[in-house]
Amino acid sequence: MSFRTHWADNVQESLITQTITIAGWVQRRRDHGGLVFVDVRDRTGLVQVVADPRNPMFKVLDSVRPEFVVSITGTVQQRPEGMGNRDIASGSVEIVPNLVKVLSESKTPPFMPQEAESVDELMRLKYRYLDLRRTSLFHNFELRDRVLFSLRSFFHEQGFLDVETPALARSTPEGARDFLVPSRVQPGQFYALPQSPQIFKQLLMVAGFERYYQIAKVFRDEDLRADRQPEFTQIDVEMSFVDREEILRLMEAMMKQIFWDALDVRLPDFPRMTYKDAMHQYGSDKPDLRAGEALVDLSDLAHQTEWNVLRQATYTVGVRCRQYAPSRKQLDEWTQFAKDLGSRGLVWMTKAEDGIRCSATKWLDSEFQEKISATANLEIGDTLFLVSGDDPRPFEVAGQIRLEFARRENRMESGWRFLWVTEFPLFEWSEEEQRLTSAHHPFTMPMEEDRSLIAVDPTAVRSEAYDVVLNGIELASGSLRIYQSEVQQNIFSALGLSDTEIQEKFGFLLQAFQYGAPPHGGIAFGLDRIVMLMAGAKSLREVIAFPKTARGTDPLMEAPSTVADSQLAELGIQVQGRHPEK
RNA sequence: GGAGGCGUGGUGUAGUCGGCCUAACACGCAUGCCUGUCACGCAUGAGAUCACGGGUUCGAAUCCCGUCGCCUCCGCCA
Repeated sequence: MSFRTHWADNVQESLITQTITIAGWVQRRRDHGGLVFVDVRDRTGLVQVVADPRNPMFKVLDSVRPEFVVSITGTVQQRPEGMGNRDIASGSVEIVPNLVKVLSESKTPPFMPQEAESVDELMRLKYRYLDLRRTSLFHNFELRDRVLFSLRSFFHEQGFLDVETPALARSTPEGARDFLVPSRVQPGQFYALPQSPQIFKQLLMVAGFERYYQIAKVFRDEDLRADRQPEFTQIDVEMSFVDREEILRLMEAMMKQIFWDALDVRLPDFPRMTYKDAMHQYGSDKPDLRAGEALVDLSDLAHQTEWNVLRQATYTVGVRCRQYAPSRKQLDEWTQFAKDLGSRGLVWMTKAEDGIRCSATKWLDSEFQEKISATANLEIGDTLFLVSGDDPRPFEVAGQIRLEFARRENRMESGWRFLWVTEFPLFEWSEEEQRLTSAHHPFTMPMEEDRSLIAVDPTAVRSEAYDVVLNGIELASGSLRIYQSEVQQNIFSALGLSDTEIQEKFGFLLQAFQYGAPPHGGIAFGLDRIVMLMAGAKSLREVIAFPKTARGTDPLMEAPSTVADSQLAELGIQVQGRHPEK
């Protein structure tokens, strides 16, 4: 006799009078003395088993406790009139057992899986296997599986090859902090876990693989967030002999495919926006298009006023809050919100039946207020917030106010608002290091028409880099790569790298490029983030089976941990200032 | 590195402006009763060094200092 002939959710009226076997965990026991009900849960759902004292299995069934593992053979019967349960798929029937096997007993669990949602996250991670018994959490992993299946078939059909690249690689400068792995055979030397398979996939293009993809684990030793784990999964893609349009078109097709396959959602074409427009219209390089209309640039008007604060600021940006009449207290909160973000202040303006009210009446006459109102296209009942300053602060602050307003006032639209952001800057100035750094990475192709600026005005140079944004979250980032060595040289010298440094850090790649590098480009998607958004989850922990805490620990395995001195000795490593116990 | 929130039986919380706390409630657990429940019901019971360390006080879950842990955000994450 097998452990199981049917899944819980498949126990339906069509099986009435048949003898079947189900297996799973005891979710709940309801003991009525003369009648006992047991809900058995498997990964599909619940099914009710019922027995009365005349049933030879009554005593066994009555003895089970939550989370016992059972296999139950019995007859499917219709539930009595009015006794159905609409909340479960098998709710119109139940099983009368003729064999109840307790396969495994369970201690009283620290929490019941179905109540785990309200349990402290630390507890949930420590007993992750109990947490994962929740049907709702399991559904996230089913979704993840459907997405992966869809992805692989898409790539396979499009002629992409799944190629694995090393997890033990070389530490490269730039980018995130590396996780290091000491080498035993080469004492004092270290591998680095890859932040991305970037170099390898470019080498595969030089190798003539043409179309590569990989579902790759990558590692970044930076501080964590709800949407950031130290190790996560990328859908890594690289293609040769393609231009930007072709990459964008294919990758957009891929996203549409997985939404269709995994969620039955038909996505419309993704709108495009340049980085500059994104910053000026939404104050962010990842605009959330659900949060209402764009910011309004009132700089030209602001420069005409006598009021120095506005006149001298490079930019004055407005956030339009439609049909919003904030209280005095709320206005103070908004002012504080803007200040916390680094704005020197916040001007507000509301348009009412009897005219405009404004926090800066002292400095802005009513005629000017009318002008602003007209330019911002205010209607009666609207509120406008104005932020002034020098680029890019006012846009960023206004963008944050726009988002926070939509959140606080429940104005966030629903739906999947995808967006391509293009023409990212090639370089950015690092205040910390006091030098120019690559915004994406040093192999990113500058835009043809901006190449002459590389030496004279590097931060004005735009690149062939692009992001996919969904509902204000960055899902993917990619670029065309440089394949001509003279362009690469220009970039390196703009970054202030000496020939020695270049050879030391990127020599192997540059050498490869001397043997015939095809034009190529690619992109990498954050798979976990995609699944998180598709599942409607608030944290990556909901779509990763064994995630880390915000401090990078795993409470289940208790990783990281100390290791034996002999292990360290083998590696030639001495630990400084080790915590005595832990 | 910085800011905020949280830490009280197995779980979730109340108590936190010092004494009414011999720490309350719900769920869970145990025992008993109950033949149509599905968050079953009823009764009885067990179960807490109030995160840890130090201090103030006649008296600390409660006030002060420090430490640890979890969560969120900023920095950081090409």
